[in-house]
Amino acid sequence: MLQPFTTIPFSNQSLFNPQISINSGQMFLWEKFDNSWYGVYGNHILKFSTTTINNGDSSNNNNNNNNVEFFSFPEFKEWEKQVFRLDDDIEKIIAGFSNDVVVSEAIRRYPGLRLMRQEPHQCMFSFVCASNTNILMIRRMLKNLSRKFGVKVIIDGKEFFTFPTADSLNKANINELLSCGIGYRAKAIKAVAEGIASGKLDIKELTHASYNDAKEQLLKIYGIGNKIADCILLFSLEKLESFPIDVWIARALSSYYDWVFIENKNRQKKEKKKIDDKITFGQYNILSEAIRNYFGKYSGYAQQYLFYYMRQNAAKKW
DNA sequence: CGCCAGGCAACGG
DNA sequence: CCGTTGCCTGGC
Repeated sequence: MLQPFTTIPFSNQSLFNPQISINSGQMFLWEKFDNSWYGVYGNHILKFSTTTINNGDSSNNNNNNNNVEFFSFPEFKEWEKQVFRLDDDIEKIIAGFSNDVVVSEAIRRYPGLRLMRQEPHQCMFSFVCASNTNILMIRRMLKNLSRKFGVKVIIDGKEFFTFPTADSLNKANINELLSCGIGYRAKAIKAVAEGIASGKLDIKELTHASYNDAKEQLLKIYGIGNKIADCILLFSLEKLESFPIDVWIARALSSYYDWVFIENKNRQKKEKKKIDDKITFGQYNILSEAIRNYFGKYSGYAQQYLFYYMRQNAAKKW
């Protein structure tokens, strides 16, 4: 049985709201049952539950304190610090965005949203599945892969699967991969698995490397382009300055940060690109550098708030 | 049926 | 450099 390792009061919700953080869209293998969330982190199953503690005064329903308890299997002590990046100085980071009205509004609307750290190999495989599809499909692909190549774990009577190891995916045959509904992404899964096996994708090296150096290595892998590389860098390789630009963020830039299109070179963006125009590799690099210069070393946090803001505004359901 | 969804690689100007 | 095209898959 899972034992709680940590219980924290939910009163500092404005700086840390686990549920809204999970809901940010990057956490593909998290599910909610009743008041508990369960998530796959490599070979660990993580869980947190919100509980209401009644102070005894039953006449006053408002006189309750909410707590959140964290569990894990196998034991992963204080995983919440690792996964929710609780060691980041969130107040300082937020303060750094105080001059930006859009991000400030997102922070005001969605207090407690945290950038989440993902298990690096899982993160790589997850995002190479993310090309030209939607979140529901990504979830399905990853669940299928886990069901086929992971290890079954029963927790609270519910069935979970650990995330496949790089080795198991490296050894998988192509038809097994295709049976998971990943389509042409199978080739990219293979390329990442081989990269890990060969040492070309070494987590320690990539984590230690600079943003530019690590990105250069990632871009060599078939199936990893600008956007996917930036996601991997931000969510699992400690590159907080990474600012992944997907179609949602591109819309945000087009709507609120128009100047990034102009700032550069002799880019006569008079007729600013239509909102849904795809961004070329070169344009991505230019936009990326301009916006990272603007938001600074915690650009990834700004991206996270912007992404959530755009998706909420669009009332996307995932 | 066609179109779309959190990109990418391959190829021709 | 840029723009275009095809791509697995499932939902609408």
